[in-house]
Amino acid sequence: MLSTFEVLSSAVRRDIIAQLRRGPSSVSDLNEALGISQPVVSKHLRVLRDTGFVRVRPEGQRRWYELRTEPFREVDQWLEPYRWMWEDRLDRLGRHLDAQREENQS
Amino acid sequence: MLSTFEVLSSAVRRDIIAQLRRGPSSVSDLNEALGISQPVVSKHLRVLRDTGFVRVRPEGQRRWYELRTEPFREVDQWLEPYRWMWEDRLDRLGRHLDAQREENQS
DNA sequence: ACGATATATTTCGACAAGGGTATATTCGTT
DNA sequence: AACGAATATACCCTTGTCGAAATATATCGT
Repeated sequence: MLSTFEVLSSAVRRDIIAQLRRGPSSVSDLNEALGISQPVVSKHLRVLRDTGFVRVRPEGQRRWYELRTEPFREVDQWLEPYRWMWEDRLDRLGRHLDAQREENQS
Repeated sequence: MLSTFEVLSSAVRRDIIAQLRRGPSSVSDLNEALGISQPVVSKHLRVLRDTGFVRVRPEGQRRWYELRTEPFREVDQWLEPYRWMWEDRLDRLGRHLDAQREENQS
């Protein structure tokens, strides 16, 4: 099972994700919109599904894939302790210093 | 040259980055703090340097590595068009719908 | 200049990811 | 039941990454 960042390390998968931002798509939709062969699309969607990036809703012979939010939240949370470095908000800096203190105590 | 997400896909590199969050470190610092062999540390730092995650400041025989902000901003910007999905702020949703309209026009 | 310490690079082998092609499965239609 | 469309999986091959070990480079102290 790949980690969240491993999933995002593939440009093809990021393209699929970006396309799904426009709304749910079937495999053939993605195949045509992105010019990626059907088996490759299916394989990547399998990875995206296993890692929680998408969920699938079968409707007849079509399978509609749509984005889920958890992995994005995860990236956002990972980013959190680094934000003080470039966001010049005083409260961020303050919270960072507090967190620093906590870490150094343990 | 690896892309930003490819760099972050390595758990070892994320560990190095997290350690550098505490402040600048030398190779041997990272070697001891993380239990990673010296050549491996150097090699990952090379990658992190080539991709803008860190910069190096030589001081005698030591080389101090410290974080740079650009790649983090990049991740933050990549995340931006997905934020409306889980952040329930009305302005985010509004801006998202505006952006949607723009995209569909082109 | 020499030895020691700190860091960088090279080489190698193991391993896994990615895509192409072929094939299997599933479901609707007739 | 048979066929066709949509999707999933299996297999193969190529390629790139990772870490280990060995070696090279740089800088300081003497």
